[in-house]
Amino acid sequence: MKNYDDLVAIFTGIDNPEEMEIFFREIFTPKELKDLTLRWQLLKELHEGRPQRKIAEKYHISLCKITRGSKILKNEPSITRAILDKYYGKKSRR
Amino acid sequence: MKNYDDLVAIFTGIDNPEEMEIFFREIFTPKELKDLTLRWQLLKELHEGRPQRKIAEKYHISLCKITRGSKILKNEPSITRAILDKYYGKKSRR
DNA sequence: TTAATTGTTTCTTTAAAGAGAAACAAGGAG
DNA sequence: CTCCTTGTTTCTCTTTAAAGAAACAATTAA
Repeated sequence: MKNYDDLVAIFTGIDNPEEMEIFFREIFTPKELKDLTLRWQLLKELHEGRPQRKIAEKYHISLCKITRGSKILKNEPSITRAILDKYYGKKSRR
Repeated sequence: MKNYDDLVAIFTGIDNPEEMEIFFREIFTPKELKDLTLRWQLLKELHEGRPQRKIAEKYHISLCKITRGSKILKNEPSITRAILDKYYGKKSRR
């Protein structure tokens, strides 16, 4: 789809963090940004090997939401896992 | 916030469209991707000067959703408007 | 200045997302 | 093997978001 491809290209083309940050606040709703940052936090903790139930009670969210995240990391290949490895250190798979 | 800044940095750091596309599908829900592409379409049409009511009936969405979009383009400075100008041609302001 | 068009905001109703609880599955430790 | 921890899925119920309609404001053209 054209719009989707355009968006991907636009995000790819922005190489300045300040610009990206403004674009984030313009193009995403406050709720989406909140969801997205929480999701990233979950992915980080899953990546570190923390049990899903611990994460669920820590953030008061339901387990089913976390299972979704864990599937991302099990994708083969998972770009997200590669990024987590790169930014926060490689972790052993489980 | 650290997670948010990290995310901005990560999106900024990806310079390959294929990688970005995979990351999109991993990190966003299907609904968010659908919402995002529709939002981009609306912004494009607003940018072209199409009346909000025309857009609303075309996509069967409510006007309040569009007004939000129009505010983005009225921001000063608006990164989104700059991007639309760059990608789809500069339009006169209204 | 008046009428028509367009933009913005608010309200109510409908639809969808998420929490909470619980059941079931899978793996590991004793 | 049995128990315990953890992961996954399903269900119901509550909360939240979006549509639809309508009112009001702003702008433009005659």
